[in-house]
Amino acid sequence: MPKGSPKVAVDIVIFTIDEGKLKVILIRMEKKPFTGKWAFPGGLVGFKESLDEAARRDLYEKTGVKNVYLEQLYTFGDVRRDPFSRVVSVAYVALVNKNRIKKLTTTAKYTGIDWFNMAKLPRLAYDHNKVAKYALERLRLKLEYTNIVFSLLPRYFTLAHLQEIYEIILGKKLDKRNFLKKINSLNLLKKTRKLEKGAHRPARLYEFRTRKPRIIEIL
Amino acid sequence: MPKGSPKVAVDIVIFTIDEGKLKVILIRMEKKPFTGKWAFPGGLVGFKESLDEAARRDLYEKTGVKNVYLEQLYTFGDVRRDPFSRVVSVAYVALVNKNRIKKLTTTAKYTGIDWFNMAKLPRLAYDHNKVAKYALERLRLKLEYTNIVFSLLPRYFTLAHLQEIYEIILGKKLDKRNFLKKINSLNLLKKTRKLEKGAHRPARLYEFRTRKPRIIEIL
DNA sequence: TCAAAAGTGTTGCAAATACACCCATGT
DNA sequence: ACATGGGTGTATTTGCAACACTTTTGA
Repeated sequence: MPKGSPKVAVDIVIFTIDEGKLKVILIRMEKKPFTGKWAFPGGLVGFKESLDEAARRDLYEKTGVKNVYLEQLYTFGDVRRDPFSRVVSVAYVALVNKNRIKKLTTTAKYTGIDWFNMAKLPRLAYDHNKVAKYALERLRLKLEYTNIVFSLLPRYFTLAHLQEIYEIILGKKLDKRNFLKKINSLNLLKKTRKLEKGAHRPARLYEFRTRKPRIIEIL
Repeated sequence: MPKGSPKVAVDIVIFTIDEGKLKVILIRMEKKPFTGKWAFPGGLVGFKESLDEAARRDLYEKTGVKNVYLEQLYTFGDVRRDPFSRVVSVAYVALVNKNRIKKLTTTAKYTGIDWFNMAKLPRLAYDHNKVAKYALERLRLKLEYTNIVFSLLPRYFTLAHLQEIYEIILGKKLDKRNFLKKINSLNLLKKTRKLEKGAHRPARLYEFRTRKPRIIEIL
């Protein structure tokens, strides 16, 4: 029977694309029994803030960015997930463009904060490896039927760049022509007149028609 | 900044099919300002029970059934969703076969409990109309790519009955032949030798190969 | 002129849809 | 015999996957 109430926290899986990898932010824990272990950033939810607000606040504190794509993932509530106190954690997924983040900062309770390659995560504190798994699954699914990928891109980008992000996240190669066909059929992009100069033939730059999250109509 | 912690509750949207309608259980609230208003059943999460356990416990208290399909839906955490105290609510969806439920019981705090037609819900307490919307969306989606419909059916059933449930939930008519083709291709059902006697040509009874939830392979 | 990435269409296959008649039974 | 729901197959369309060569530029 209920007695006392669990605490409520948020944890955020902050994805970005960097150096051709899908990366996430982790913080290093100080307190036992997770000393030295890494975990997703997060913290307790304040009495006067909604879950979304708590997540945005924490995201801002750690990365200094606002106006980020943020979505609730799942709520983890096993009794022993935190060995010290009963904490129910509402996990969020955020997508940010790496360029927008100047510096990662953390609070005194933690001894480090850094980007990690999602494909090679260490063993994390709490149940955060499970959180990671859910988050990646969700990201992959949503990539297919929403336009959220815009959050990971600068304003102007080439088709190759866009495709590369899909390939990194989905973990497989895509066919250039089929990819273009799909993207075109969704009507998300606007051709610009700009070109990206490089060592070789210049690539046309595109931008999103709109940079608000939306579900892509399936018909 | 955080001060104090929100309480944690679960709310359960308990779906069933009855009289050709999709129905849910609602309870009538006594305390102000929701006196007389209906809401989904639920309650605070105990210190020593997981979220899933809390949901199952409440489901059992209200309906007397165990071993029910139950799935976490979404966590609602707006500051003012409960005007009296700060409560974060983890919503669940449950699917039950109406026949398994003998009697609905509620605690002293509430003045009623009953089944309501999902298509004609009254204005509910809290943010429960939003919960209802999410739940229906989820149910419709999951129906398409899982076998969870078994939870709503008795052990033996006819194809017409199965199709009817899909039609009720999806809110549209399906083609009998195409429906059969789809169901067959998923290989979920076993023909039995039983027949359902009725006023006319007897219908063959089917059963599920397995009554455990599973994702239907898309390929 | 060569190297490197950009850009561009067609074909085949599989899955989804549309569609209508005969069958078995109880009355 | 007839009324009622049960049971069954084909043709078309549509979306997805496979596949290779030409173009443009900088060095």
